[in-house]
Amino acid sequence: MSVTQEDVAARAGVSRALVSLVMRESPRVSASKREAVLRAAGELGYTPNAHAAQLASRRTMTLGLVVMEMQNPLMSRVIQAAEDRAEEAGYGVSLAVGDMDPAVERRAVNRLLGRRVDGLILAASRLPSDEIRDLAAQVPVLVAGRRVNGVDTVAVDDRSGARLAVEHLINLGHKRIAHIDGGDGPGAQIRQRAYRQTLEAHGLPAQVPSTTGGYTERGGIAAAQELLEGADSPTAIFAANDLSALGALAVAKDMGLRVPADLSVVGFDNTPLSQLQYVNLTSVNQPGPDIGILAVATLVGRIDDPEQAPRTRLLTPELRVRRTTAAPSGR
Amino acid sequence: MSVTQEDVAARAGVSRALVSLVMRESPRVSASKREAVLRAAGELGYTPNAHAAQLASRRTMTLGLVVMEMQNPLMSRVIQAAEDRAEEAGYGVSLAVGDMDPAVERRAVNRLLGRRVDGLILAASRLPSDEIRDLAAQVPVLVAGRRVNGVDTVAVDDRSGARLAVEHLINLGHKRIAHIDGGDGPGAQIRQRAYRQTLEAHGLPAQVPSTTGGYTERGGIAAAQELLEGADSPTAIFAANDLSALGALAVAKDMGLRVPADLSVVGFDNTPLSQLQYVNLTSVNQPGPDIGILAVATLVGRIDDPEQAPRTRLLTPELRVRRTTAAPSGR
DNA sequence: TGGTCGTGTTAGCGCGCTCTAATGGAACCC
DNA sequence: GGGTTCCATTAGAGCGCGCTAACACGACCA
Repeated sequence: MSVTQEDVAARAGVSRALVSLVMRESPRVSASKREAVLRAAGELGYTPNAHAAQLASRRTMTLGLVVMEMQNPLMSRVIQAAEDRAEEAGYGVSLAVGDMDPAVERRAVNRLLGRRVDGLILAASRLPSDEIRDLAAQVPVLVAGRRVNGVDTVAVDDRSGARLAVEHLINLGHKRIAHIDGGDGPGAQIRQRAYRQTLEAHGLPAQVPSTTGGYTERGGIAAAQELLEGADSPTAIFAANDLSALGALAVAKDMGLRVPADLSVVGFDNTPLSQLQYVNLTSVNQPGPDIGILAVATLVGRIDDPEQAPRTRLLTPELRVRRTTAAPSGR
Repeated sequence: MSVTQEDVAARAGVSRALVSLVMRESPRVSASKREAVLRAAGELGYTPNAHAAQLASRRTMTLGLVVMEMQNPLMSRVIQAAEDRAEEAGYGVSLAVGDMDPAVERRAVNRLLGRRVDGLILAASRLPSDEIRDLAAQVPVLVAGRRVNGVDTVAVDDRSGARLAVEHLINLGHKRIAHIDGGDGPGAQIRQRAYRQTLEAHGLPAQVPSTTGGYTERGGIAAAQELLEGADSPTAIFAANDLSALGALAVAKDMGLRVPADLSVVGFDNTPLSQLQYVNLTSVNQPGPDIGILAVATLVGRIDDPEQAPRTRLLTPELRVRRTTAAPSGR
């Protein structure tokens, strides 16, 4: 059925070991033999068996990447960048989806361990920190989008991102700035805390609806309704992410509020969504590609030198000002 | 380093073969021994080596899924559904990204072949048909979103989808219905042809701008500008996909046209984008989950019985009417 | 001519597992 | 009690490959 190195060797008239050397691009094979082997391999349609290779070499040259969902456009940019960077380093990437559920994530991780990946990237993991540390004892692990002590980490500085957003609104002259909370989503608590601290530092009141945005459009709508239908409604909203910001935009549109004249809105993540002309949402940029690149680079570094001390790398976000923010009209 | 069945067997006081039986959930193992083995495995932190298993069994119980991009929300729904369905059937899914480029796709396929996947799903593949047929001779292959003779295929009936969209606009009373073309994107030509035929059947004129939408927002903007800035501009636009429809919405918004009062817009794919409250775009639904489910089911069927004749399955799309379409105001 | 070196090639072990065939008992029957 | 059946358990071969150590052979030097 399957063509093996044995078959290729027979056809090329050499030993099996030589075929193995050619496949691994060893420099100490004569040009003539190399060519003969490659021709034979081509004629037979030989495809190296990666499983046999792993078994013999104990390496797979692949990294496992566990993400919570692929729908998330930020995540897909991380994935893309990680794959590109991994390929440069000679690694492949094995993707697994955690589906926001620790049990599913655990299964995904186990599948990857079964495949003996050389390293593991956990992006926005929902697993308990202890479990992640245990895992890191078995295999090189990198956590992205979250901080876990004792394990390599790459994350965005949510605190300074939130501060950027709020200060932008303050500088425009807004006094009543509300926040749509992200619930227990990754980074949501930090974003809310930074929002409160920044307002406090400027002597302004915080306003957070009881309804949580939960990083969803539906949540954003509910929260925005609570905010905008009350008296003394805010002139600006800082949403914990773009999706809930879009919920706020939808509510404003339905209520006949003009954006940005009557209401300013800032999102978080700078997803492709916010970049659509039709949306044009001011948003805090999550440098997705940078996260992916740095994650792979750091993990490969650990694979090469497992003894080094754990590193934490924080990326600084930037604000992308678009057309949903402006100075408040005198209401 | 790595814990093996040998180690587990030693600790549990049984033979290695019995450990193997327990791991494969064989029914003919006594409850007591099973428990002893599982306990020993747990204590040692044993993780089965999938590579060794493949080598010995010659099966991987995984399907390879090659997609062109993950950004595409339709694709991610296909992926999600495929994974779920595969899991039900006892298979895992190995994902690879083709990046719209045949060379990249070819490498992705070869990686999957190296991993000896039991079957291959090519979604929106860019490979030549001949090459796909060659591939199908080596391994069970299913093509999604495109038709290839002699190979199992799952696709959406673009023709009837486009007809649905256009007839919806005609029934609302529109006479000047334009189309934003999808260029060489998958299904774009069929959609445009069906658009023309449907209008013709109703004795109405077709109007397609020279600027192609190319399935992008930018393209949709350019095409819509060409359409709406001219005299005798359309009262309705049928865009080849949601993204270019959003481009049209952006132009309408900038020009101060009210949607749907002044302009109706229909998209294609029913992506999450169109479902946002803020967008609320009437769109033709691509049953992404159904595609994924049917693809896996058909492929598993072929794996189980490789001799069966190739099947082609066409899925019928439906129109999701939202708030971007209405009867034309008497302009 | 004999020895040393370097280069290209090969023999063969073992990676961790599955699976077939064989083994050892317990249970049962006459 | 000897034979038969049946079942849980085990021995052992082999999956395709990487890699170490050994090998052949010509070039080179003394």
